[in-house]
Amino acid sequence: MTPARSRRAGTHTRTERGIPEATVARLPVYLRALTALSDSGIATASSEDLATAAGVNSAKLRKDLSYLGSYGTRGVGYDVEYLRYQIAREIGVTQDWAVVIVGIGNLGHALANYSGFGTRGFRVVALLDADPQLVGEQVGDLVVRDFAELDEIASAENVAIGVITTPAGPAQDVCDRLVNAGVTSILNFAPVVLSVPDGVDIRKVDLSIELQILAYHEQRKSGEAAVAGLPELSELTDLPSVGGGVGA
Amino acid sequence: MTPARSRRAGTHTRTERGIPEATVARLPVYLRALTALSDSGIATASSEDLATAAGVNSAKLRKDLSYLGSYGTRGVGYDVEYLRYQIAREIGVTQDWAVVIVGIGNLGHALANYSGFGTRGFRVVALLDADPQLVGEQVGDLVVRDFAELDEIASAENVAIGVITTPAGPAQDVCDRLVNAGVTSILNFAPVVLSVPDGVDIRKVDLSIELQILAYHEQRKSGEAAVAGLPELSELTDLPSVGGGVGA
DNA sequence: TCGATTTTGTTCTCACGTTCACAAACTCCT
DNA sequence: AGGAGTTTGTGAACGTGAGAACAAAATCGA
Repeated sequence: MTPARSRRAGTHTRTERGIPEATVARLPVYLRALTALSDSGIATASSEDLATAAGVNSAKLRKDLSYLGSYGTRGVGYDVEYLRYQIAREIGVTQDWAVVIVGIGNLGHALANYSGFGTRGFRVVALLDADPQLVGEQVGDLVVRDFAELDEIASAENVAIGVITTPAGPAQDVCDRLVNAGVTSILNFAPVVLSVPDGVDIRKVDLSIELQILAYHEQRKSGEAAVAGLPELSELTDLPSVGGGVGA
Repeated sequence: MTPARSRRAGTHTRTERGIPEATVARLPVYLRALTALSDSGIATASSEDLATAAGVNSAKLRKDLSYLGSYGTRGVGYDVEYLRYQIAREIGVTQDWAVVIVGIGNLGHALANYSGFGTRGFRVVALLDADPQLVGEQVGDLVVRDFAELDEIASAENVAIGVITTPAGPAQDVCDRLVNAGVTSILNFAPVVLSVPDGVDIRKVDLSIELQILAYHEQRKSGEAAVAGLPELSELTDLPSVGGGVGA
């Protein structure tokens, strides 16, 4: 009896195709944990084992997995290989996704050399930059190509995912052109808020924001002593002189 | 953190010094938006303007700001400079935070050269690596130093924040040593779940996970046609043969 | 076969986060 | 001065997520 098929017999609105976003964000973590267990030669794991490996609590893990189906065995646990495949399939990494990276500066170089891509369902098909000085440079086993070639590359390789590693300035323009070329998922490393049409997913990775969040908590750990004695507002303490107009 | 705190006060508990985590994560975005407005010479902005610039809706922005205090003027809006300072102070970026980067590979190089550090309250005081071949290399205006020097650097420079850009393997060990050296906030780029003692904050940036989240949504956009016809489970369709033991 | 044991899948409850909607507070114009 | 127009700050409703707890389902031993 393959448990993978019949999902229709739910008791209460199984929400056939609706996995909570918070759960989706954790599935890759579970996938990684399962891969690690598999590499260690472990064939079966309980929700407790998995949860520990993934850094969550077991109740949450079980609930997350229950959205995918009933892949465990009560009294036993989860078969590592089987569950790994199911999660990989649900996420979509059993197929290969073509990825382009735009902006081959320091970060673009680093990502281009990142080995984690190929091994997990993603294939970098092009490195693009608008700077003629960079075009032609060999990075890893790819050559940097001109950003103007985006359209042909995108349609030839069926590129769905684009990574933006340009500075903030050109990011929105790059984004627009990616969308125009048919890219419908964007991972943005540039420190700007990009706007995209409906149907395009965007995720943001921002070093500066992460550090500031840490700083906030760090400041509170440093005790309120320092915080209490920081009144050096200079001219800013004055009430705002309302005057200037507001741009759109 | 401290699990037993008196949370059972009033109906809604003002929580004098407790800004919701979701709000904290957005404050840096507002800060950036305000800086952009300021650079454009705009002196006053409404919640609507700010919300647009930050990519959120205005009600959320107003509620977020209300946790900091009452810094706006009804009928007018917010004074850009004034609010910018208040948010910067609340986050803690009016002071300088010393940062060490551990693991000077591709990504470490990229971060070391990232200009966004200095401009926003963070100062990279050391680049560390355990590889003797890297030690001594000049990166930006710093020289890579031996990871063994961590303790003296940390105490000399009062380092509170560490960035881990090593491979997955050594990451936990590096993390332990950072904590041991007095670092209480860690930004982890290595693809592993790090465990830290109470009182240490950790945030994770994971390219692979972000891509997988995008892939999940991409797969669903591609229509269920492709999904319906993917039954190539090979040997995995067999019921799991329960047998192997489970490691801790 | 039957009971003891293990572990999943799910229900229930509470906390957190988002959005709506509106009174309060301010400016501007007559 | 007073009314019209703006925009903030916040109370209330709603939705999502987390965790505790437990019934259901499986294995194992006698």
